[in-house]
Amino acid sequence: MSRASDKAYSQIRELIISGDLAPGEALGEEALAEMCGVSRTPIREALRRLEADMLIRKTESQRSYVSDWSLDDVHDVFELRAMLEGHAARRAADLMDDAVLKALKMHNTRLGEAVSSDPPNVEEFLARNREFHALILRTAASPRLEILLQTLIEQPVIWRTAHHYEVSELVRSHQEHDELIAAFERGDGPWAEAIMTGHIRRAFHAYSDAHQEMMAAETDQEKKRA
Amino acid sequence: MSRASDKAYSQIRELIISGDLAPGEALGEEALAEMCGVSRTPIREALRRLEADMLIRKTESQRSYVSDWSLDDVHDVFELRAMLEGHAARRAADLMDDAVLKALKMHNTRLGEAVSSDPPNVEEFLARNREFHALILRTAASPRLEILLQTLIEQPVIWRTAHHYEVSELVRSHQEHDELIAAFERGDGPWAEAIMTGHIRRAFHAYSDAHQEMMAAETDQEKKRA
DNA sequence: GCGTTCCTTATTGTATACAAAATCGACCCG
DNA sequence: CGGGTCGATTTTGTATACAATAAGGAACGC
Repeated sequence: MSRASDKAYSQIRELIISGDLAPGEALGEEALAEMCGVSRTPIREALRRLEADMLIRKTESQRSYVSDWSLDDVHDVFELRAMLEGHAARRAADLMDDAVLKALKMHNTRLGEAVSSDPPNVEEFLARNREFHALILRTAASPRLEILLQTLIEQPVIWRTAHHYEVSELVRSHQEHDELIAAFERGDGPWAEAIMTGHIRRAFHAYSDAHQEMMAAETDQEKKRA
Repeated sequence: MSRASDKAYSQIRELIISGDLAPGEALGEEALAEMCGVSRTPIREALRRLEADMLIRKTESQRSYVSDWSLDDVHDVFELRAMLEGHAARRAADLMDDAVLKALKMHNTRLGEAVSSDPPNVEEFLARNREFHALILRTAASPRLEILLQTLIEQPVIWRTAHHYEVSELVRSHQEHDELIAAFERGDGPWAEAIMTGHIRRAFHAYSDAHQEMMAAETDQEKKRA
Protein backbone atom coordinates (compact mmCIF):
# COMPACT_ATOMS: atom_id res chain seq x y z
CA MET A 1 0.00 0.00 0.00
CA SER A 2 3.02 2.22 0.24
CA ARG A 3 3.56 2.22 -3.51
CA ALA A 4 2.53 5.20 -5.57
CA SER A 5 0.57 3.04 -7.98
CA ASP A 6 -1.47 1.63 -5.08
CA LYS A 7 -2.17 5.10 -3.79
CA ALA A 8 -3.26 6.24 -7.24
CA TYR A 9 -5.41 3.13 -7.65
CA SER A 10 -7.27 3.71 -4.37
CA GLN A 11 -7.65 7.40 -5.02
CA ILE A 12 -9.07 7.06 -8.52
CA ARG A 13 -11.21 4.15 -7.43
CA GLU A 14 -12.77 6.22 -4.64
CA LEU A 15 -13.46 9.03 -7.06
CA ILE A 16 -15.27 6.64 -9.36
CA ILE A 17 -17.26 4.93 -6.61
CA SER A 18 -18.27 8.22 -5.02
CA GLY A 19 -19.41 9.47 -8.39
CA ASP A 20 -17.03 12.44 -8.54
CA LEU A 21 -15.84 10.89 -11.76
CA ALA A 22 -19.08 10.32 -13.64
CA PRO A 23 -19.71 7.31 -15.90
CA GLY A 24 -18.50 8.03 -19.41
CA GLU A 25 -16.04 10.65 -18.24
CA ALA A 26 -12.63 10.67 -19.92
CA LEU A 27 -9.56 9.81 -17.85
CA GLY A 28 -6.44 11.50 -19.17
CA GLU A 29 -3.26 10.01 -17.76
CA GLU A 30 -1.53 13.35 -17.36
CA ALA A 31 -4.46 14.94 -15.56
CA LEU A 32 -4.72 12.00 -13.17
CA ALA A 33 -0.98 12.10 -12.59
CA GLU A 34 -1.14 15.76 -11.58
CA MET A 35 -4.18 15.10 -9.37
CA CYS A 36 -2.44 12.24 -7.53
CA GLY A 37 0.90 13.98 -7.38
CA VAL A 38 2.76 11.15 -9.10
CA SER A 39 4.07 10.56 -12.61
CA ARG A 40 2.22 8.83 -15.40
CA THR A 41 3.94 5.48 -14.87
CA PRO A 42 2.10 4.46 -11.68
CA ILE A 43 -1.08 5.96 -13.09
CA ARG A 44 -0.90 3.57 -15.99
CA GLU A 45 -0.50 0.65 -13.58
CA ALA A 46 -3.53 1.85 -11.66
CA LEU A 47 -5.60 2.17 -14.82
CA ARG A 48 -4.76 -1.41 -15.78
CA ARG A 49 -6.03 -2.61 -12.43
CA LEU A 50 -9.17 -0.51 -12.65
CA GLU A 51 -9.79 -1.93 -16.10
CA ALA A 52 -9.53 -5.47 -14.70
CA ASP A 53 -12.06 -4.40 -12.05
CA MET A 54 -14.32 -3.27 -14.91
CA LEU A 55 -14.47 0.17 -13.31
CA ILE A 56 -13.06 1.74 -16.46
CA ARG A 57 -13.09 0.75 -20.10
CA LYS A 58 -10.73 1.53 -22.94
CA THR A 59 -11.80 2.49 -26.42
CA GLU A 60 -10.27 0.86 -29.46
CA SER A 61 -7.83 3.78 -29.51
CA GLN A 62 -6.76 3.04 -25.94
CA ARG A 63 -8.32 6.05 -24.27
CA SER A 64 -9.75 5.41 -20.81
CA TYR A 65 -13.26 6.24 -19.68
CA VAL A 66 -15.26 5.58 -16.54
CA SER A 67 -17.50 2.58 -17.20
CA ASP A 68 -21.12 3.34 -17.94
CA TRP A 69 -23.45 0.43 -17.34
CA SER A 70 -26.79 -0.10 -19.01
CA LEU A 71 -29.62 -1.74 -17.06
CA ASP A 72 -29.00 -4.89 -19.11
CA ASP A 73 -25.36 -4.90 -18.03
CA VAL A 74 -26.38 -4.64 -14.39
CA HIS A 75 -28.93 -7.40 -14.88
CA ASP A 76 -26.23 -9.58 -16.37
CA VAL A 77 -24.03 -8.95 -13.34
CA PHE A 78 -26.80 -9.73 -10.86
CA GLU A 79 -27.62 -12.99 -12.64
CA LEU A 80 -24.01 -14.07 -12.38
CA ARG A 81 -23.90 -13.02 -8.74
CA ALA A 82 -27.08 -15.00 -8.05
CA MET A 83 -25.46 -18.10 -9.45
CA LEU A 84 -22.01 -17.63 -7.90
CA GLU A 85 -23.22 -16.56 -4.47
CA GLY A 86 -25.77 -19.36 -4.56
CA HIS A 87 -22.92 -21.77 -5.20
CA ALA A 88 -20.95 -20.18 -2.35
CA ALA A 89 -23.91 -20.57 0.01
CA ARG A 90 -24.23 -24.26 -0.81
CA ARG A 91 -20.57 -24.88 -0.18
CA ALA A 92 -20.62 -22.73 2.94
CA ALA A 93 -23.49 -24.80 4.36
CA ASP A 94 -21.24 -27.87 4.24
CA LEU A 95 -18.23 -26.11 5.74
CA MET A 96 -20.04 -23.97 8.30
CA ASP A 97 -18.84 -23.89 11.91
CA ASP A 98 -20.19 -22.31 15.08
CA ALA A 99 -17.83 -19.34 15.08
CA VAL A 100 -18.86 -18.23 11.61
CA LEU A 101 -22.51 -18.88 12.37
CA LYS A 102 -22.26 -16.69 15.44
CA ALA A 103 -20.61 -13.92 13.44
CA LEU A 104 -23.31 -14.13 10.77
CA LYS A 105 -26.02 -13.79 13.41
CA MET A 106 -24.25 -10.82 14.93
CA HIS A 107 -23.96 -9.04 11.59
CA ASN A 108 -27.58 -9.65 10.74
CA THR A 109 -28.74 -8.45 14.16
CA ARG A 110 -26.86 -5.19 13.67
CA LEU A 111 -28.21 -5.03 10.12
CA GLY A 112 -31.73 -5.38 11.49
CA GLU A 113 -31.13 -2.61 14.01
CA ALA A 114 -29.87 -0.33 11.27
CA VAL A 115 -33.04 -0.98 9.28
CA SER A 116 -35.35 -0.48 12.27
CA SER A 117 -33.84 2.79 13.42
CA ASP A 118 -35.58 5.99 12.41
CA PRO A 119 -34.39 7.07 9.96
CA PRO A 120 -32.86 3.80 8.71
CA ASN A 121 -29.08 3.82 8.80
CA VAL A 122 -28.40 2.86 5.20
CA GLU A 123 -24.61 3.11 5.50
CA GLU A 124 -24.64 0.69 8.40
CA PHE A 125 -27.04 -1.59 6.54
CA LEU A 126 -24.75 -1.72 3.52
CA ALA A 127 -21.64 -2.31 5.64
CA ARG A 128 -23.24 -5.19 7.56
CA ASN A 129 -24.75 -6.64 4.41
CA ARG A 130 -21.35 -6.56 2.83
CA GLU A 131 -19.73 -8.33 5.78
CA PHE A 132 -22.50 -10.91 5.90
CA HIS A 133 -22.05 -11.89 2.28
CA ALA A 134 -18.25 -11.72 2.47
CA LEU A 135 -18.25 -14.10 5.41
CA ILE A 136 -20.32 -16.66 3.56
CA LEU A 137 -18.07 -16.31 0.57
CA ARG A 138 -14.94 -16.85 2.65
CA THR A 139 -16.50 -19.90 4.31
CA ALA A 140 -17.05 -21.42 0.88
CA ALA A 141 -13.24 -21.72 0.72
CA SER A 142 -12.76 -21.21 -3.00
CA PRO A 143 -10.13 -18.53 -3.62
CA ARG A 144 -11.04 -18.19 -7.27
CA LEU A 145 -14.71 -17.84 -6.51
CA GLU A 146 -13.82 -14.91 -4.27
CA ILE A 147 -11.81 -13.29 -7.02
CA LEU A 148 -14.57 -13.73 -9.59
CA LEU A 149 -17.24 -12.35 -7.31
CA GLN A 150 -15.21 -9.38 -6.19
CA THR A 151 -15.26 -7.76 -9.61
CA LEU A 152 -19.02 -8.32 -9.80
CA ILE A 153 -19.84 -6.93 -6.36
CA GLU A 154 -17.66 -3.86 -6.22
CA GLN A 155 -19.52 -1.87 -8.81
CA PRO A 156 -20.18 1.80 -8.10
CA VAL A 157 -23.46 1.95 -10.01
CA ILE A 158 -24.85 -0.64 -7.66
CA TRP A 159 -23.49 0.94 -4.51
CA ARG A 160 -24.71 4.39 -5.36
CA THR A 161 -28.17 3.14 -6.22
CA ALA A 162 -28.31 1.12 -3.00
CA HIS A 163 -28.88 4.33 -1.04
CA HIS A 164 -32.25 4.72 -2.72
CA TYR A 165 -33.70 1.30 -1.94
CA GLU A 166 -37.15 1.16 -0.42
CA VAL A 167 -37.18 0.47 3.33
CA SER A 168 -39.38 -2.57 2.71
CA GLU A 169 -36.57 -4.04 0.59
CA LEU A 170 -34.12 -3.62 3.44
CA VAL A 171 -36.52 -5.36 5.82
CA ARG A 172 -37.01 -8.23 3.40
CA SER A 173 -33.28 -8.53 2.96
CA HIS A 174 -32.89 -8.85 6.73
CA GLN A 175 -35.50 -11.60 6.85
CA GLU A 176 -33.90 -13.53 4.02
CA HIS A 177 -30.58 -13.43 5.81
CA ASP A 178 -32.27 -15.08 8.77
CA GLU A 179 -33.60 -17.79 6.49
CA LEU A 180 -30.06 -18.32 5.21
CA ILE A 181 -28.77 -18.65 8.76
CA ALA A 182 -31.49 -21.24 9.45
CA ALA A 183 -30.38 -23.20 6.38
CA PHE A 184 -26.78 -23.06 7.55
CA GLU A 185 -27.75 -24.32 11.01
CA ARG A 186 -29.36 -27.35 9.42
CA GLY A 187 -26.44 -27.82 7.06
CA ASP A 188 -28.92 -27.73 4.19
CA GLY A 189 -26.79 -26.72 1.22
CA PRO A 190 -29.43 -26.90 -1.55
CA TRP A 191 -31.82 -24.83 0.53
CA ALA A 192 -29.17 -22.23 1.29
CA GLU A 193 -28.40 -22.04 -2.42
CA ALA A 194 -32.03 -21.56 -3.37
CA ILE A 195 -32.53 -18.80 -0.80
CA MET A 196 -29.34 -17.01 -1.79
CA THR A 197 -30.13 -17.16 -5.50
CA GLY A 198 -33.58 -15.68 -4.91
CA HIS A 199 -32.13 -13.16 -2.49
CA ILE A 200 -29.77 -11.75 -5.13
CA ARG A 201 -32.42 -11.80 -7.86
CA ARG A 202 -34.78 -9.79 -5.65
CA ALA A 203 -31.92 -7.42 -4.91
CA PHE A 204 -31.80 -6.76 -8.64
CA HIS A 205 -35.46 -5.84 -8.67
CA ALA A 206 -34.83 -3.47 -5.77
CA TYR A 207 -31.97 -2.01 -7.79
CA SER A 208 -34.09 -1.75 -10.89
CA ASP A 209 -36.87 0.09 -9.04
CA ALA A 210 -34.47 2.48 -7.35
CA HIS A 211 -32.72 3.07 -10.64
CA GLN A 212 -35.93 4.00 -12.45
CA GLU A 213 -36.86 6.27 -9.55
CA MET A 214 -33.53 8.06 -9.90
CA MET A 215 -33.85 8.33 -13.65
CA ALA A 216 -37.30 9.84 -13.28
CA ALA A 217 -35.98 12.33 -10.75
CA GLU A 218 -33.24 13.40 -13.14
CA THR A 219 -35.71 13.85 -15.99
CA ASP A 220 -37.81 16.08 -13.72
CA GLN A 221 -34.83 18.27 -13.00
CA GLU A 222 -34.11 18.63 -16.69
CA LYS A 223 -37.70 19.67 -17.33
CA LYS A 224 -37.45 22.35 -14.66
CA ARG A 225 -34.38 23.79 -16.31
CA ALA A 226 -36.18 24.03 -19.66
CA MET B 1 -1.57 -6.10 -31.71
CA SER B 2 1.11 -3.87 -33.12
CA ARG B 3 2.10 -2.59 -29.70
CA ALA B 4 5.24 -3.90 -28.05
CA SER B 5 3.37 -4.78 -24.87
CA ASP B 6 0.93 -6.93 -26.87
CA LYS B 7 3.78 -8.69 -28.60
CA ALA B 8 5.50 -9.34 -25.28
CA TYR B 9 2.23 -10.56 -23.78
CA SER B 10 1.62 -13.10 -26.55
CA GLN B 11 5.22 -14.21 -26.56
CA ILE B 12 5.46 -14.81 -22.81
CA ARG B 13 2.02 -16.38 -22.78
CA GLU B 14 3.02 -18.89 -25.44
CA LEU B 15 6.17 -19.76 -23.53
CA ILE B 16 4.10 -20.46 -20.43
CA ILE B 17 1.42 -22.49 -22.22
CA SER B 18 3.97 -24.53 -24.14
CA GLY B 19 5.76 -25.26 -20.90
CA ASP B 20 9.07 -23.68 -21.95
CA LEU B 21 8.63 -21.55 -18.87
CA ALA B 22 7.94 -24.12 -16.18
CA PRO B 23 5.52 -23.58 -13.27
CA GLY B 24 7.29 -21.90 -10.37
CA GLU B 25 9.97 -20.41 -12.60
CA ALA B 26 11.02 -16.84 -11.82
CA LEU B 27 10.26 -14.13 -14.36
CA GLY B 28 12.78 -11.29 -14.17
CA GLU B 29 11.62 -8.19 -16.00
CA GLU B 30 15.02 -7.43 -17.43
CA ALA B 31 15.57 -10.95 -18.73
CA LEU B 32 12.13 -10.94 -20.38
CA ALA B 33 12.80 -7.53 -21.87
CA GLU B 34 15.99 -8.75 -23.48
CA MET B 35 14.27 -11.89 -24.74
CA CYS B 36 11.43 -9.93 -26.34
CA GLY B 37 13.69 -7.20 -27.64
CA VAL B 38 11.79 -4.41 -25.89
CA SER B 39 12.31 -2.36 -22.76
CA ARG B 40 10.96 -3.17 -19.31
CA THR B 41 7.98 -0.82 -19.60
CA PRO B 42 5.91 -2.94 -22.01
CA ILE B 43 7.07 -6.08 -20.17
CA ARG B 44 5.50 -4.75 -17.00
CA GLU B 45 2.23 -4.15 -18.83
CA ALA B 46 2.33 -7.69 -20.16
CA LEU B 47 3.01 -9.13 -16.71
CA ARG B 48 -0.01 -7.29 -15.32
CA ARG B 49 -2.21 -8.87 -17.96
CA LEU B 50 -0.74 -12.31 -17.40
CA GLU B 51 -1.37 -11.90 -13.70
CA ALA B 52 -5.03 -11.08 -14.40
CA ASP B 53 -5.13 -14.26 -16.50
CA MET B 54 -3.76 -16.11 -13.46
CA LEU B 55 -0.91 -17.40 -15.62
CA ILE B 56 1.60 -15.81 -13.28
CA ARG B 57 1.53 -14.90 -9.63
CA LYS B 58 3.40 -12.29 -7.63
CA THR B 59 4.95 -12.87 -4.25
CA GLU B 60 4.44 -10.44 -1.41
CA SER B 61 7.66 -8.79 -2.54
CA GLN B 62 6.28 -8.29 -6.05
CA ARG B 63 8.46 -10.79 -7.83
CA SER B 64 6.75 -12.67 -10.66
CA TYR B 65 6.63 -16.44 -11.06
CA VAL B 66 4.86 -18.79 -13.43
CA SER B 67 1.75 -20.07 -11.66
CA ASP B 68 2.02 -23.53 -10.19
CA TRP B 69 -1.32 -25.19 -9.58
CA SER B 70 -1.99 -27.87 -7.03
CA LEU B 71 -4.56 -30.55 -7.79
CA ASP B 72 -6.89 -28.78 -5.37
CA ASP B 73 -6.50 -25.56 -7.32
CA VAL B 74 -7.40 -27.33 -10.54
CA HIS B 75 -10.35 -28.99 -8.86
CA ASP B 76 -11.54 -25.58 -7.69
CA VAL B 77 -11.32 -24.28 -11.24
CA PHE B 78 -13.20 -27.24 -12.70
CA GLU B 79 -15.98 -26.86 -10.11
CA LEU B 80 -16.40 -23.22 -11.09
CA ARG B 81 -16.35 -24.14 -14.76
CA ALA B 82 -18.97 -26.82 -14.16
CA MET B 83 -21.26 -24.23 -12.62
CA LEU B 84 -20.58 -21.41 -15.08
CA GLU B 85 -20.68 -23.52 -18.22
CA GLY B 86 -23.79 -25.24 -16.89
CA HIS B 87 -25.39 -21.83 -16.54
CA ALA B 88 -24.25 -20.95 -20.04
CA ALA B 89 -25.78 -24.15 -21.42
CA ARG B 90 -29.14 -23.42 -19.80
CA ARG B 91 -29.21 -19.91 -21.21
CA ALA B 92 -28.00 -21.14 -24.60
CA ALA B 93 -30.86 -23.66 -24.75
CA ASP B 94 -33.32 -20.75 -24.56
CA LEU B 95 -31.50 -18.65 -27.13
CA MET B 96 -30.48 -21.42 -29.52
CA ASP B 97 -31.13 -21.04 -33.25
CA ASP B 98 -30.71 -23.36 -36.22
CA ALA B 99 -27.47 -21.84 -37.45
CA VAL B 100 -25.69 -22.36 -34.14
CA LEU B 101 -27.17 -25.82 -33.78
CA LYS B 102 -25.86 -26.76 -37.20
CA ALA B 103 -22.42 -25.43 -36.34
CA LEU B 104 -22.40 -27.38 -33.06
CA LYS B 105 -23.26 -30.59 -34.93
CA MET B 106 -20.52 -29.94 -37.45
CA HIS B 107 -17.91 -29.38 -34.74
CA ASN B 108 -18.91 -32.50 -32.87
CA THR B 109 -18.87 -34.61 -36.04
CA ARG B 110 -15.32 -33.50 -36.75
CA LEU B 111 -14.48 -34.07 -33.09
CA GLY B 112 -15.81 -37.62 -33.38
CA GLU B 113 -13.74 -38.22 -36.51
CA ALA B 114 -10.62 -37.01 -34.73
CA VAL B 115 -11.29 -39.44 -31.89
CA SER B 116 -12.03 -42.38 -34.22
CA SER B 117 -8.95 -41.96 -36.38
CA ASP B 118 -5.96 -44.15 -35.66
CA PRO B 119 -4.08 -42.78 -33.90
CA PRO B 120 -6.56 -40.31 -32.42
CA ASN B 121 -5.88 -36.73 -33.49
CA VAL B 122 -5.74 -35.08 -30.07
CA GLU B 123 -4.89 -31.62 -31.38
CA GLU B 124 -7.96 -31.68 -33.61
CA PHE B 125 -10.07 -33.01 -30.75
CA LEU B 126 -8.99 -30.18 -28.47
CA ALA B 127 -9.54 -27.54 -31.14
CA ARG B 128 -13.06 -28.77 -31.94
CA ASN B 129 -13.90 -29.20 -28.28
CA ARG B 130 -12.80 -25.65 -27.69
CA GLU B 131 -14.93 -24.32 -30.52
CA PHE B 132 -17.92 -26.35 -29.37
CA HIS B 133 -17.83 -24.92 -25.86
CA ALA B 134 -17.00 -21.41 -27.06
CA LEU B 135 -20.03 -21.46 -29.36
CA ILE B 136 -22.37 -22.41 -26.53
CA LEU B 137 -20.83 -19.73 -24.37
CA ARG B 138 -21.32 -17.09 -27.03
CA THR B 139 -24.93 -18.18 -27.55
CA ALA B 140 -25.57 -17.61 -23.84
CA ALA B 141 -25.13 -13.90 -24.63
CA SER B 142 -23.56 -12.79 -21.37
CA PRO B 143 -20.39 -10.80 -22.03
CA ARG B 144 -19.26 -10.97 -18.42
CA LEU B 145 -19.80 -14.70 -18.26
CA GLU B 146 -17.46 -15.04 -21.21
CA ILE B 147 -14.83 -12.94 -19.47
CA LEU B 148 -15.08 -14.91 -16.24
CA LEU B 149 -14.85 -18.26 -18.00
CA GLN B 150 -11.96 -17.26 -20.19
CA THR B 151 -9.55 -16.99 -17.27
CA LEU B 152 -10.70 -20.39 -16.02
CA ILE B 153 -10.43 -22.21 -19.33
CA GLU B 154 -7.15 -20.89 -20.67
CA GLN B 155 -4.92 -22.62 -18.16
CA PRO B 156 -1.76 -24.27 -19.42
CA VAL B 157 -1.73 -27.04 -16.81
CA ILE B 158 -5.07 -28.21 -18.13
CA TRP B 159 -4.13 -27.95 -21.78
CA ARG B 160 -0.85 -29.76 -21.39
CA THR B 161 -2.46 -32.55 -19.41
CA ALA B 162 -5.22 -32.88 -22.01
CA HIS B 163 -2.81 -34.59 -24.38
CA HIS B 164 -2.61 -37.54 -21.99
CA TYR B 165 -6.32 -38.26 -21.64
CA GLU B 166 -7.46 -41.84 -22.14
CA VAL B 167 -9.12 -42.46 -25.51
CA SER B 168 -12.22 -43.70 -23.71
CA GLU B 169 -12.57 -40.25 -22.14
CA LEU B 170 -12.48 -38.61 -25.55
CA VAL B 171 -15.16 -40.98 -26.80
CA ARG B 172 -17.37 -40.25 -23.80
CA SER B 173 -16.85 -36.54 -24.30
CA HIS B 174 -18.06 -36.88 -27.88
CA GLN B 175 -21.19 -38.74 -26.73
CA GLU B 176 -21.98 -36.16 -24.07
CA HIS B 177 -21.75 -33.41 -26.66
CA ASP B 178 -24.39 -35.24 -28.65
CA GLU B 179 -26.61 -35.36 -25.59
CA LEU B 180 -26.13 -31.62 -25.18
CA ILE B 181 -27.15 -31.06 -28.79
CA ALA B 182 -30.27 -33.15 -28.19
CA ALA B 183 -31.13 -31.00 -25.18
CA PHE B 184 -30.64 -27.86 -27.25
CA GLU B 185 -32.91 -29.21 -29.99
CA ARG B 186 -35.66 -29.69 -27.44
CA GLY B 187 -34.97 -26.31 -25.88
CA ASP B 188 -34.58 -28.08 -22.57
CA GLY B 189 -32.45 -25.67 -20.51
CA PRO B 190 -32.36 -27.53 -17.20
CA TRP B 191 -31.39 -30.75 -18.97
CA ALA B 192 -28.66 -29.01 -20.91
CA GLU B 193 -27.36 -27.55 -17.66
CA ALA B 194 -27.32 -30.93 -15.92
CA ILE B 195 -25.46 -32.57 -18.77
CA MET B 196 -22.94 -29.78 -19.05
CA THR B 197 -22.24 -29.73 -15.33
CA GLY B 198 -21.63 -33.47 -15.30
CA HIS B 199 -19.60 -33.20 -18.49
CA ILE B 200 -17.15 -30.77 -16.90
CA ARG B 201 -16.97 -32.70 -13.64
CA ARG B 202 -16.08 -35.88 -15.51
CA ALA B 203 -13.50 -33.88 -17.45
CA PHE B 204 -11.87 -33.14 -14.11
CA HIS B 205 -11.65 -36.83 -13.33
CA ALA B 206 -10.04 -37.40 -16.71
CA TYR B 207 -7.62 -34.63 -15.87
CA SER B 208 -6.92 -36.07 -12.45
CA ASP B 209 -6.19 -39.53 -13.87
CA ALA B 210 -3.93 -38.16 -16.59
CA HIS B 211 -2.18 -35.97 -14.05
CA GLN B 212 -1.40 -38.86 -11.73
CA GLU B 213 -0.20 -40.87 -14.70
CA MET B 214 2.22 -38.08 -15.63
CA MET B 215 3.40 -37.69 -12.04
CA ALA B 216 4.10 -41.39 -11.82
CA ALA B 217 6.03 -41.25 -15.10
CA GLU B 218 8.18 -38.41 -13.78
CA THR B 219 8.91 -40.30 -10.58
CA ASP B 220 10.02 -43.27 -12.66
CA GLN B 221 12.45 -41.12 -14.59
CA GLU B 222 13.92 -39.79 -11.36
CA LYS B 223 14.42 -43.32 -10.12
CA LYS B 224 16.24 -44.24 -13.30
CA ARG B 225 18.62 -41.35 -12.81
CA ALA B 226 19.41 -42.46 -9.26
C1' DG C 1 28.46 -25.08 14.11
C1' DC C 2 24.50 -21.98 14.19
C1' DG C 3 22.42 -17.73 13.96
C1' DT C 4 22.70 -12.69 13.25
C1' DT C 5 24.06 -8.46 11.26
C1' DC C 6 25.59 -5.82 7.74
C1' DC C 7 26.95 -5.08 3.17
C1' DT C 8 26.79 -6.10 -1.66
C1' DT C 9 24.05 -7.17 -5.52
C1' DA C 10 20.00 -8.00 -8.05
C1' DT C 11 15.27 -6.67 -8.89
C1' DT C 12 11.42 -3.87 -8.85
C1' DG C 13 9.20 1.03 -8.59
C1' DT C 14 9.10 5.74 -10.31
C1' DA C 15 10.18 9.82 -12.98
C1' DT C 16 11.26 11.93 -17.18
C1' DA C 17 12.11 12.44 -22.11
C1' DC C 18 10.94 11.34 -26.43
C1' DA C 19 8.35 8.72 -30.23
C1' DA C 20 4.07 7.26 -32.18
C1' DA C 21 -0.64 7.68 -32.73
C1' DA C 22 -5.05 9.74 -32.60
C1' DT C 23 -8.17 13.66 -32.18
C1' DC C 24 -9.73 18.06 -33.46
C1' DG C 25 -10.06 22.08 -36.21
C1' DA C 26 -8.97 24.97 -39.99
C1' DC C 27 -8.88 25.18 -44.49
C1' DC C 28 -9.73 23.98 -49.17
C1' DC C 29 -12.34 21.80 -52.86
C1' DG C 30 -16.40 20.20 -54.99
C1' DC D 1 -23.08 24.23 -47.70
C1' DG D 2 -21.17 19.47 -47.11
C1' DG D 3 -17.23 16.63 -47.23
C1' DG D 4 -12.60 15.66 -47.04
C1' DT D 5 -7.60 16.50 -46.29
C1' DC D 6 -3.85 18.17 -44.03
C1' DG D 7 -1.62 19.87 -40.01
C1' DA D 8 -1.34 21.37 -35.05
C1' DT D 9 -2.26 19.64 -30.59
C1' DT D 10 -3.32 16.39 -27.37
C1' DT D 11 -2.83 11.74 -25.66
C1' DT D 12 -0.88 7.41 -25.31
C1' DG D 13 3.29 4.09 -25.96
C1' DT D 14 8.18 3.16 -25.16
C1' DA D 15 12.91 3.71 -23.66
C1' DT D 16 16.12 5.00 -20.31
C1' DA D 17 17.96 6.65 -15.92
C1' DC D 18 17.71 6.62 -11.25
C1' DA D 19 15.69 5.53 -6.52
C1' DA D 20 13.90 2.22 -3.31
C1' DT D 21 13.54 -2.22 -1.77
C1' DA D 22 14.38 -7.07 -1.23
C1' DA D 23 17.42 -11.19 -1.81
C1' DG D 24 21.96 -13.46 -1.15
C1' DG D 25 26.21 -13.94 1.09
C1' DA D 26 30.27 -12.85 3.97
C1' DA D 27 31.98 -11.70 8.32
C1' DC D 28 31.26 -11.68 13.10
C1' DG D 29 29.82 -13.09 17.72
C1' DC D 30 27.76 -16.71 20.48
